[in-house]
Amino acid sequence: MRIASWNVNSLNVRLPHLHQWLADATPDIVGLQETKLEDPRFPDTALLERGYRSVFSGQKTYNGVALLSREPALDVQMGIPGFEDEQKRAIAATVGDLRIVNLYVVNGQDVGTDKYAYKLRWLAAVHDWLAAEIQAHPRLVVMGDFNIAPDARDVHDPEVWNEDHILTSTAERDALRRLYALGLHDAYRLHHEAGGVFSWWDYRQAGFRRDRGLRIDLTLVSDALKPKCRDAGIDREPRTWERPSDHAPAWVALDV
DNA sequence: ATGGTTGGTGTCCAA
Repeated sequence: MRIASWNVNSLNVRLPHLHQWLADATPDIVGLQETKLEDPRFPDTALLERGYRSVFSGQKTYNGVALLSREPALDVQMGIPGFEDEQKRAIAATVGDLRIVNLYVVNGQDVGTDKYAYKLRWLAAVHDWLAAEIQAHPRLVVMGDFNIAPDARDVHDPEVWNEDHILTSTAERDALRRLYALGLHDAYRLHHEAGGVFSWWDYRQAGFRRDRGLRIDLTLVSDALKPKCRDAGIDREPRTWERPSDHAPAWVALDV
């Protein structure tokens, strides 16, 4: 079973990329972020023709998340239960005997801004949700664009991306560690120790060509799934294609 | 640090 997370930065623009990548990588479950599509415009028919069912929660212009799966997605949850949020950033479903949560974590703009405060509130709500979710569903996968680089190995320049910088600040990394404390593990780090492997590169300043990136697209697996996690990685190839998303797909392989 | 690039049904905002 292969599960992947990809921030497509407009599914309208990136649908050909998604089709190509599904054909190349043949994942079983995919979480998408930044679809930027209202639900009536979601390309569920085209995806079904390629063997993927979809559930989605979108809006115009910003945000939007979806789950694609070969098997049916059941008990679908849109948004964080009990957390009022106009922004469509979370969707969860049960596929087979796995509970899958797909998140588009708030970017936060800059440390100290209103958006940063919203990011920390949002992450606190996610924590409480996942605490309940892992009790109800011990076989839990939490994937998404976390907009947090876990540690210094996950940034191209730790002097710039430091404890006071957005995406790497102490409060953001503490929020991620609180998720780990629920019994969730960064699947990539179960298999790879080295730094310098990234999932996002800024469009500006030739960020990808210079490999000036961050690893902010993560998949967390629960204690129960940890022994079944075989490998994880990031597929850089779609980032080399014409008119790419600024993110690459991050995948995990599970022996389930 | 700053500026720079991309997407959106836009002409500034978000990333």
